[in-house]
Amino acid sequence: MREPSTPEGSAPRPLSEERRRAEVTSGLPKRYDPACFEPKWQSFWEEKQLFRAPELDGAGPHWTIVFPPPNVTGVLTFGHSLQGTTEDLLCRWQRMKGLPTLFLPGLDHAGVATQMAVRKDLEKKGVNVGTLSREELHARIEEWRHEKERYIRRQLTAHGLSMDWSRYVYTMEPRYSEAVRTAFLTLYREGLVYRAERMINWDPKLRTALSDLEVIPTETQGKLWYIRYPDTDPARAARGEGFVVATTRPETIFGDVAVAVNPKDERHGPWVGRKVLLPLTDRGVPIITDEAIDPTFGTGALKVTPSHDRVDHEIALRHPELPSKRDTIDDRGRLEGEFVPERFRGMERFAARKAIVEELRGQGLLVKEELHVHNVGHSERSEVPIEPRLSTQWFVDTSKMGLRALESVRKGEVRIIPERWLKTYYNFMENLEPWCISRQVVWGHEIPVWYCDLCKAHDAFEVPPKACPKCGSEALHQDPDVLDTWFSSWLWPFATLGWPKRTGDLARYYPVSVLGTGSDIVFFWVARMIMGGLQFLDTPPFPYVYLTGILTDRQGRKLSKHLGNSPDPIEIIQQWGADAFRFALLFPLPVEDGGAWDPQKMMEGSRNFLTKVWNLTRLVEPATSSLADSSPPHLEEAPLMDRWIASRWSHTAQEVEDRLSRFDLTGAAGVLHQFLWHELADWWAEAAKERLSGRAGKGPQEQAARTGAAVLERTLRLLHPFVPHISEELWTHLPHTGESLAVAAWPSAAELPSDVGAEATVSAWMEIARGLRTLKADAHLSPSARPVAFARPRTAAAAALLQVPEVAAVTCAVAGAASFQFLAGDAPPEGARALVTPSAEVFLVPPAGAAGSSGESSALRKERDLVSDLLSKTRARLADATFRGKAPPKVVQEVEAKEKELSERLRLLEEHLRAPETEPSA
RNA sequence: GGGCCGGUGGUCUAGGGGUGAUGACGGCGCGCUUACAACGCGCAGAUCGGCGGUUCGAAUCCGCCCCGGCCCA
Repeated sequence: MREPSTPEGSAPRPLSEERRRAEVTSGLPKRYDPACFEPKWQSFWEEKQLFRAPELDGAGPHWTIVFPPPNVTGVLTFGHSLQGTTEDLLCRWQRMKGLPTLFLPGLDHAGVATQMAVRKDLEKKGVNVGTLSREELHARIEEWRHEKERYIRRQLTAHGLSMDWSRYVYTMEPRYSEAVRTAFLTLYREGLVYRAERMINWDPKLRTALSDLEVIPTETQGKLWYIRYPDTDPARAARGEGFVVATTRPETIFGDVAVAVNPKDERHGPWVGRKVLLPLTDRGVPIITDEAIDPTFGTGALKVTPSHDRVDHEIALRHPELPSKRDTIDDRGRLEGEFVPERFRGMERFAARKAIVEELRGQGLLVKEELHVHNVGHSERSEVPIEPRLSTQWFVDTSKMGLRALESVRKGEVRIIPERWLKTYYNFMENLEPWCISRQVVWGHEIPVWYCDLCKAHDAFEVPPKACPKCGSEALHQDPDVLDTWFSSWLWPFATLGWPKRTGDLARYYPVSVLGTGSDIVFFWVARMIMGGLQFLDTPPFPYVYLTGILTDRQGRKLSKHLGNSPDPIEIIQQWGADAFRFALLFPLPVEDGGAWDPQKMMEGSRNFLTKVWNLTRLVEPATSSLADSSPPHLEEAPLMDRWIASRWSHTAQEVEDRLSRFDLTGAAGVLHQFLWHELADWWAEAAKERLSGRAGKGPQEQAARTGAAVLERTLRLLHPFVPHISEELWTHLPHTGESLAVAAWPSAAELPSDVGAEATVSAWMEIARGLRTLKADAHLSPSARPVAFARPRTAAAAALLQVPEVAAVTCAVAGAASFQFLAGDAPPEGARALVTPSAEVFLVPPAGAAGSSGESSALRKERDLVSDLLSKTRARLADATFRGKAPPKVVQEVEAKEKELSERLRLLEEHLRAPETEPSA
């Protein structure tokens, strides 16, 4: 295991000269230690520029993935690791298949979030942020950016991601800003970007507008206050008459313009049309009706506050007689304005809430107060409760673009994987709201709009105008706001390739081949990119969206920097190696709680697998040193096991290819894991060991070496996209051609022959070998005991084994027996324990006097009970006339064959149970 | 309020009409057998959330219910 080294995360450590020499002379080190070669290969790939996408002109075959740009706010999390790994896998796979491949890295300036982070950082350092000018703040953010950028790049490299750093893009660099400006201007000229006063989400702490997506509904324990709005008639009011309204936000009361009830609500019928007094004021408000009112909530009456609630605003718009605006809360969240009584002005909203409730209580207007849990929108950035507010902002009209993006997915031009996200996508796109894109912060792309101070006209410009085109005045000022970060992100698939310029890269590498990202940003990013690609290039930006899961911690919370529950990937990589980390991400291993990430458990599993790969290579490698390449031997004449493993490899290669094509990355990893460990290592290697060692002679050794090299070298090629470093390292120790596995050819299943006969024969043999192992354990023999073994074939495949010369030796090796022989019709030897498998009867004679070798064969008895049970079930089925009548003939035949096999097997089992060999032998 | 997803051995998971339910981890037993104890071999452990239906046949399809989780209001 690697020592966790420098806390900051070490840069790739060069291999010591001593170690390098040692490796060359003595083959592979005994221990799998990723620290010894991962950094070496990362530098090698970088030096040779193997991941630099070729510069090609014109459209043509290509494979492009743009990495979802991490935010410059901090360092990468496991979520980025997962994305990077899946995308790198796809890129390495396609690169090996020979496509011009571009894996493009980048960085997002992340507007509001970054400004927040830098502010916090500066405050911690004692800088008075308030005194900094816009330019000074920009400079500070740039410093921050450079620092984070360097670390993020190191993190990505440490994963072994095959990115083309020569094409790195940062969203605030000039050419990207130009793309943002162009997008804004284009939409502005088409009237798709407009300025309007709307109800928006206001963050009173950051004092900026936010889009709907940046508002996080949070379940909050609040209260519901029942407030009596007194009758306008003072006499009645004095008697306590009035109309009771329930509200969660009493502090907005001064902004009320009406009280609304549902028109169908009979309880309130008599009140409709009358006026009540607004508490704590001398103003009256009418009681109106509106369909939107839920009669079951509170008293069934809602106070209408058009400036501070979305629903209320809409109600007010439906009732033209009411004012649709009455601001009583300012941009800092304080009560202000002519409608607020003097004594409350300047109060912060929650303090005001308290004060108002107290005063209502004092005046006897507070009828009751109950606890109430509800969802309150909180700012994703500052986490304070959002204040809905009427404000003039810039919006994107998404109605037409949204429809087009919806159609594109409906038509299958863009496929979403896994498909279940389709419905979520549809649901969202069918209910699109205008997208608020202006932010009242300083960090971000400036809005290219200028206002004339003289004639008040405004317009958008490509370059800053000298004078107002309308009145000629030179007194102009630019819009002080900046654009929502996502307004630059949605251009990512093409702005990174040079758009709006018509670059060679844009022609060649657009559209992106597959967009991989976490399912949490389907709406933020994916939906908008589809809109953007269609709007600006008339082409969907990608044919596939591959959504990865979201990693969670033990409490089921999303891993994030923010919660501090996401370890730095570099720490994991230092401890376990990049390959083990990558494999763990792709091959979900058991964990404690639901979907939770337990590093120890997951990493151990994948590290153990890689150790297996390592040691298997150590077994095969020595015998292969004289081979010039990994071309397969003449397999037609090869030993059974060699033909079998070649055939299994071929199926594995096909399966991996199929699964990768379907984006079943986990499945592909599983298939490789299964093949390498449980076929190649457990069976082939165990059987071929003797030959590989040379003890069986030169010819057999070379044969085994050729097969081993051919299969293992090709398996490493299949493995490379998953675990690039170890595969590259081991590959160089085996016969191979080419300088790097990263650019070696992806193998096709046809490279090794499939052999149905060999597979059937080996399956039968495996049953025999397993049966002998079971018998050996059943007889309480120690693994080092060497009993004598026999088998009597029951099937053609098992009988074919009689013809295989090496089968006896191989069976002995695998089952740990002294000798192995087939019995034709002969009686089983005296004192033998027996078991009946579907393919053969197997017998084991314990060595004389072996400890614990006596005793009943519980295995035989258990097998008998099981088979007898199955047989009666099978017979019951066959006895059922409806089954025979209605089931397809093929199924009936299968069941009949099964009945035959089971009854024969049962007969044999019982025969052996009666036989004397199960008696304690002397 | 609307929408989506899931519930399979102790844990995590595969399988999405054909009857011995996959695998891994953990557990138990035996072993350091010259690739690998970061390992090998064997064993135990699940009426596939509940109820009802369709079918010759249901973990798999349909309906209702219960329990988790996610998203949008």
